[in-house]
Amino acid sequence: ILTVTIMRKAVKKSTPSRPKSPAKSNHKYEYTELSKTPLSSSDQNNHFYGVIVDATFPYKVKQDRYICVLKVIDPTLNPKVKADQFAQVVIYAKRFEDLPIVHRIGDIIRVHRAHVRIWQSKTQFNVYLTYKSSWALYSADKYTPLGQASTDGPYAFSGKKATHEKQDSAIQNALRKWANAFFNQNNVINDSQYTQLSKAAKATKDFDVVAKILQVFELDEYTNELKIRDQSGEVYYTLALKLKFPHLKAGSVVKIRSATHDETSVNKKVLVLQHYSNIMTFIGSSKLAAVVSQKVANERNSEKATLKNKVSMTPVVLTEVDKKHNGLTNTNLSDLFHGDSKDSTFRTCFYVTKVEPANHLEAVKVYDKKTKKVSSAKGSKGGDYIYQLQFLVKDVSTQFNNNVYRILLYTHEGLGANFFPQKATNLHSDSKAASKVKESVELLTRFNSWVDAVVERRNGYFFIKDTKLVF
DNA sequence: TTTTGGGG
Repeated sequence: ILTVTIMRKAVKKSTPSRPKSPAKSNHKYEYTELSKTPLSSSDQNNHFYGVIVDATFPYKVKQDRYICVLKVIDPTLNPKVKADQFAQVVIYAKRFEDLPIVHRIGDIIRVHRAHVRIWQSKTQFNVYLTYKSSWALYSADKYTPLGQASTDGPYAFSGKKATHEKQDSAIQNALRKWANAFFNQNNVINDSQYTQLSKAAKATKDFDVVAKILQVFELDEYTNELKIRDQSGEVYYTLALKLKFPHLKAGSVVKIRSATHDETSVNKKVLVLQHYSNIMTFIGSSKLAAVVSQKVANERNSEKATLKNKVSMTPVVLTEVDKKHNGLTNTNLSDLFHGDSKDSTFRTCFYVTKVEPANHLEAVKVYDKKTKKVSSAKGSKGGDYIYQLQFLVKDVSTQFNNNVYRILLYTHEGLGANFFPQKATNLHSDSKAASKVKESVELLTRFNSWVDAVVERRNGYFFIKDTKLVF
């Protein structure tokens, strides 16, 4: 490592003193448009900017060799100029962490000192990070894929630092503008480039998918299970490691690069991903993402089928949170109860081990707004009916400790008033309503039943809000 | 003064 650092320093130090030709521009880097890259094999010093339309996850090909393969376009080389046009970028590195992780389609990559050639009748850039090449990723959106406000600089880059000349700002602004207009006016990813989920089971090799994430379920400490659906209407599930794909949220539209149908899964349809598979969101201006997002609604047939069985063999999320909380990431119970966050609103997912009070007829109480007193509805003659229940809950972050965690459904101030399908009423006198509440409580405490909820912290307690049961 | 993979 020390040797590499010294060598890098030596290279950088020598650069400014290199004599410049007065005939050339005073930029250090001359960026070439993708369609104008000189293709003489001797040209091994190409600098370019491109808008990313596809990327593998960085992956290992052999001992000491990792690669990442991208497809890029620009105003001179794109599917609108000519069908199926892009340049391929193959980046080679000795270490996984030297390669770019592309979470989003539409973002911008800058590459210095790439080798270029034609491969399968397309321009191919070879980027050797072990030699002199470098890359930098720039956001084409207001926020980076991980939700931070975008700045002038790159949000990721190879090496110790990324250069920034005056011209970089101008090039990036122009390309950002072009990318947003292009994604807004074109699908960019054509129908022929991905497979409808309804045809996934019949595919003979790996395929790509464009779909909406309906649900992100935390399977364990490391793994999320995504529930996805596309315009064909088919629902699939797939495992996505949290560490690889920290940017995924319910409601997002994604492109999955390289998936296969799982022949071994019988309870539900599952996609299998490989180490090189990637799950990418789209920049906000994307027309394709907007259309898919709007056209694909939630669907719960597989959950309904699971709940009809005596025992749920797979986890079923029983609830839906208001879509205004789509951007709210999950906080596990351990962080919720033991963490030091100063926030007041959280999203959390848990299973219910017990509901208190145990007598479901006492789930609804009478609330006196003036005195703020709560009393049993038994024998009462009207008044304000409210739910007042405590859920004893657990999740994967807390299942091995002995603590009991309580999440409250107290609707006296309106929070959680729509949680149960049954409106709060006197359960002692309304047997129909009582049996509906009993049914809901049984569903909540059933094995493999989960609650995805938004909770608000008040005086150290967590109250459910903006969440409703959908079964 | 580097690479041999790329839909893996």
